[in-house]
Amino acid sequence: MMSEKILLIDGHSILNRAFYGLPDLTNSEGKHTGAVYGFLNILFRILEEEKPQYLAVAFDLHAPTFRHQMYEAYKGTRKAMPEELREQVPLMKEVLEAMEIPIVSLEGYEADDLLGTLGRRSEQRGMEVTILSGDRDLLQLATDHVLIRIPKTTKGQTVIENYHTQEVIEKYQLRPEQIIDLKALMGDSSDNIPGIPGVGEKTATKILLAYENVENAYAHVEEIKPNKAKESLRDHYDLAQMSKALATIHTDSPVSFDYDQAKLGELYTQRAYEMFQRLEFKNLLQRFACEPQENALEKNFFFCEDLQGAETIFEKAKAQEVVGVQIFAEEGDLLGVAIAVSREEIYYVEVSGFVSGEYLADKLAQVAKQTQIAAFHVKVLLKYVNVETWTQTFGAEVAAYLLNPLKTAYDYEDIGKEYLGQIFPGRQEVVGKKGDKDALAEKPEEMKRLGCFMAYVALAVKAPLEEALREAGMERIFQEIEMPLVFTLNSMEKEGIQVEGEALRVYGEQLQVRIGELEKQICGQAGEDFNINSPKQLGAILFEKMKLPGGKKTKTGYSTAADVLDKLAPKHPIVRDILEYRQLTKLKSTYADGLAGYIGEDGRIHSTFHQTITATGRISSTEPNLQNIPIRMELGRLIRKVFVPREGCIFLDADYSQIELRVLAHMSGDEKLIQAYREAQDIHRLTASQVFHTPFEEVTDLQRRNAKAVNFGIVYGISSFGLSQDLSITRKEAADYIERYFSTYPKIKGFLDGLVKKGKEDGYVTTMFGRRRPIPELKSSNFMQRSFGERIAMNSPIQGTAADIIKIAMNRVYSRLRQEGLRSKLILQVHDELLIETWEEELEQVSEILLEEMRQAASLDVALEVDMHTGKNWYEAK
DNA sequence: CCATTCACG
DNA sequence: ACGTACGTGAATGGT
Repeated sequence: MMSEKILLIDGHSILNRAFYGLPDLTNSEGKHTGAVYGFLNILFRILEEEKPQYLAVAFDLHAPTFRHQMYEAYKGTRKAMPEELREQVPLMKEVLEAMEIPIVSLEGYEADDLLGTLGRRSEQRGMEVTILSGDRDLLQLATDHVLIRIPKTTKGQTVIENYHTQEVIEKYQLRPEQIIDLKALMGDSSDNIPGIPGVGEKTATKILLAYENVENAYAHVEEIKPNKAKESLRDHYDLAQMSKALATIHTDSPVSFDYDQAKLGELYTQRAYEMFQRLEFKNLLQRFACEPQENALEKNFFFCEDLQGAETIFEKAKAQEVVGVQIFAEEGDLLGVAIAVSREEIYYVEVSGFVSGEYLADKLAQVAKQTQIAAFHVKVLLKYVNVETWTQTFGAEVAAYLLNPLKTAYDYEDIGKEYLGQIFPGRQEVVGKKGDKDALAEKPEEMKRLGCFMAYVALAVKAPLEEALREAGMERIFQEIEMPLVFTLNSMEKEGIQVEGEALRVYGEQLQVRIGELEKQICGQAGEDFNINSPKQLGAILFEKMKLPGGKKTKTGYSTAADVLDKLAPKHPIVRDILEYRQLTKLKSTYADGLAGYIGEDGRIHSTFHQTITATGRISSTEPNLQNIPIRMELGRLIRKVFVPREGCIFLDADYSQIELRVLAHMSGDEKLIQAYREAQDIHRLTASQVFHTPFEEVTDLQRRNAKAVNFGIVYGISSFGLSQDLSITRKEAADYIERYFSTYPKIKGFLDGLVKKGKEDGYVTTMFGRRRPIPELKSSNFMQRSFGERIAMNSPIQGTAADIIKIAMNRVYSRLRQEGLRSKLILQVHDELLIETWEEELEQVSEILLEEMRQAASLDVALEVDMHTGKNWYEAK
């Protein structure tokens, strides 16, 4: 008969591993659950692999152990646990209890000792033992019948290392019990076990290979090489002995253990089911027999790999009004397509034989001519499938973003759960972080199934999302702004912008010359070489070694941010050099070197524009970010010269003049500010003249600068503290400016207060076009959080309305360029600026279109003024 | 993986 | 009294 098996788990260690190795989760009550979830996932996985008859989990208690009495500093082992993890410990125990899994703890002993003891006892009873822990200390327990399993997470994949005696020897060249001696010599910082100085893993292993253990090594201490180790062991033998005692796991702890209780029973109890529901462990719920199985839907999944079948499927699709689609693709190649023809018929067509990627793309394009395609990521779909117009698509991700722009991701399973009330398998859980190609190669069946789920949800979620948009009054913003924008952005990404790589390289080299000089100068003045890029090291040099004034400012130490250094500049010439060094290294790493890495084979940079990232409705840009190319400093601004139009083209650049302030004027309805805009060519000067009761011509530069700062402050959600910081004035003076501003433009204050009030009542604020921004911070009992919420309430409608306006302009410009048969292309948007690569012969017509569509994108009580320039590079076009 | 810093609107 | 201006993304260092 096969011997029985027991699984022993190191509770804290596995919980820790799950906490740090996996993204944290919170359920809708805000409870942190990620570590518990990770623990359970590992538990179920091991149970399936090992099929043990017995199971127990060991936990440390808070009480001090014999190790504490032995060694004063032995306390770091339970070092500061983050609150998010700490609160999951009792939760974990509760879950284990609900699953009727025994928890073993014993005052005065660590979990290690209990695992060692139970492991040895079980082995003596003739059992096979598996110990699961994240802690390599446990390796000392390995025998031919005691298996130590250590899970490791790399890139979201959990791989488990297995150690019987033999594997320990292979990995460490040492027998399991020698692991204790290894720790005694080299120490273990994570367990606060001191090692002997100057001996690391390499030396320790060498010593043990020669002398077996610490005691014997000491007996032959004079023979030990290298010299350093010899002396160290001679001088610190007592330390090594103590460390050995600390590292030794007890296998004879007086712990009582009832094997009958540990017998693996029905884990899936009613109580466990209720807990999993409360914790929202959707994937785990499916392990319970009582849970309705998703197979109900899966029986409608059909996998197809032949041409005949594919033809039929696409014909069926064409007969529908709308189908759900999910593609799998990578680097321009379509690998497979899932199509939900209806909720009862979901197909996955894979590339194989006569069914090529091109075929699928072509068929989908034909479908899109008559059938609307609902998909999660429409812009990605457009990279592979030519869809003529936005009316033929429904973007679930974009819809979900409008309904709640605060989420960090819009995964199909989350949207499915939220709008269908059903649980779907998450991609991350099924295949991890792999790309489509790898995932399909490694887990084809799971991926096909996943594709079908995604296509199904894309289709099924359309009606509830549309209903929610209607209720929220965001139907039009979805139909008329966001969905067309998907196509506009796709075109911009596809087009890209030409960048002169060689010029960029030369620019970088010039920077490097000066950076080298500055490095020398800075380290010379500091009197030692150090890493200037390290705020920690820099802080130590400036504020400790050189004793420059400046207190702590950040959580971690001294602040060395530019505004701090600016104030320090007069005190010592090194500060100037550091500031210059910072500026130049930034330009070199982020822009010169950074951008060069993105130049494609076509000589162009194709950034990605994100439509579902910002809380306010703005677009963002990544890989690379083309919305933060330097302009404020001349040296940085020069980078723009490497952005050039293609042969035969010229850049046409237009930006809105103070669009946010104009939006404020309009939305507040303040006649005085509106009037100011109707008259003014210099709004900041006019504001200064009105706020400070000074004739327009006599406004001083200082007054103008202050007025400009107040204008900015208003848009950001004014506070006297913020303004005082910005202008380096007292709070009182700042408060005075603000008050003068509000009495000059009386309706502004009422408008801003109204926004805050509305935000508090409704839980969200809206733009002119109905875009919403929820503000949960307004409900906070924390003053700082709540104040933040109030500023958001004042800023978001303004920033968001400006974002709406330029989006409208972009769509109109894009569609007019196409309609009028022009070859010129919109290629960049930078929040209030549009850049068009214009064919020279089209310049006049395109200029007119750009100007007209930007100005008329919205009709406000103040004009939308646009500045427009041309140039043979981006530098000149501004 | 988080904090810091800095580039833009 | 509390202690920040609003919205982003990339590079770097260090735990």
